[in-house]
Amino acid sequence: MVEAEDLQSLKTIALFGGCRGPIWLSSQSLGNALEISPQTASRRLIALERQQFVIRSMKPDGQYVAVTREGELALRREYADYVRIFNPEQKQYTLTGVVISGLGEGRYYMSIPHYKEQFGSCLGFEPFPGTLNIRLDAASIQVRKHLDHAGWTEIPGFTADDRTFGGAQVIPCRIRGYRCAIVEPSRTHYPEDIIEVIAGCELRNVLNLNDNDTIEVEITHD
Amino acid sequence: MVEAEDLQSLKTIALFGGCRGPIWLSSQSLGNALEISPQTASRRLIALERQQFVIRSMKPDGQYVAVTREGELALRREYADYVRIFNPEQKQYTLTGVVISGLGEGRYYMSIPHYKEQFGSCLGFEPFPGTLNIRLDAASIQVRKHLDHAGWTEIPGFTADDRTFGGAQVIPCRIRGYRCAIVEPSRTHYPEDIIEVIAGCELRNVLNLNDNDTIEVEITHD
DNA sequence: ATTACTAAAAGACGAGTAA
DNA sequence: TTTACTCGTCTTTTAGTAA
Repeated sequence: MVEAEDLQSLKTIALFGGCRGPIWLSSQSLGNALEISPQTASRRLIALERQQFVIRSMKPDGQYVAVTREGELALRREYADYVRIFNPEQKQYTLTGVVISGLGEGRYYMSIPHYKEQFGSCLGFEPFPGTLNIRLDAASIQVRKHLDHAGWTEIPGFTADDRTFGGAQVIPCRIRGYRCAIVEPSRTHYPEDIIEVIAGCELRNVLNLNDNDTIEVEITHD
Repeated sequence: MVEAEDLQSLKTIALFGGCRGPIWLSSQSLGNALEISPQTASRRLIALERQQFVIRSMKPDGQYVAVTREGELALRREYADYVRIFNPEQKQYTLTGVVISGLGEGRYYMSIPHYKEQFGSCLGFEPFPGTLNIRLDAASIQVRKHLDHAGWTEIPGFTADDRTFGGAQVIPCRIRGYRCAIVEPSRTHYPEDIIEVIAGCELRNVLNLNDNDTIEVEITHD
């Protein structure tokens, strides 16, 4: 849980454009925006940096501050809450893209028993050992951002055989009526135009899909 | 400015459904959700009530809490901030509705010099003394809620001739390319399916509009 | 102008308690 | 069980200061 004050500060930095790149921000300017003293603003910035929500580069005449990926995630979680408050309507998002070949990574991960169990228990089907990779079109990349992290289930990482396996997040979806789910690693950066879909069967076979076929992925968000 | 903790508490209550009606909420349950002690949760609730963000009715076995209009506005302001962060104004909203006859109130207000000046200075055109009233269709009522209060400009109220004139808020828009603006009173409750549009000319004449004509209002949010 | 420390003042926290 | 008070403790704030 992120502290309320930290979130407030982070949001203000984001409003100043901190998500798009480093911005000049003095303790005083932040203090003015938040109606707090520059001393407190300074401390808030230090706290945010300690939690890795922002990175700072100090200059003699001030500092440049940028919101990190971590910080943006925290803000998106908050945003998702507000979306849930004000848009209780079952919004159905549709992502469109073309089937592409993956690097076989998905197959590897889905063959690990621990992941298989975890995904199975939270999705209600035993995942086929392999993923369908889809390259989203430009509009769908935007839509996907709106998915935020509402409805995503977190699968924690684990250690086995002297190797650490990172966490992942998953959200249920449907392709041509088939129940499946979008999976992505939690921590590492992932290209925003690619999604990986798992299902209880081999979608390529069942739906007769080939590379470059256009398909729609429906997220009912329920 | 709403305190960060108060906003956090208010948001949690809203997530529990507090915007849709009174919900049962003990200090303990709120405390659990916020990871604070029941004592502090109790104090938070008292603070929210004092600021009129919630109303409470005490029962022997707990209390029923509902978010007030005031509280919902505070949350919508916050929501609007997040929208601004993550949807950098590419979004163009379109409201659809039919032209209706107003009660002549708009004409009255737009004839008052003070309003005329205020609107003129923040919109960039001298408003024609009269408003075009539009009844929104069901979908547009929802879209309109999404406008929240981002991009609205506040026109403060004033007193003249022993009469107080309330504040208003205004957001620029376009109808068939013509620059205009949606106006509504700030404080008083206003029907959610009606909007009043002002422009630099008489839209009814210029666009040859009659009652029950369907028109589109575009908000570019810029 | 900055940042960020120290130290005193202010305020928030939660245990205990009464109703 | 509740709510909400008091009270001791601890945290946070801001003024003052140094760099």
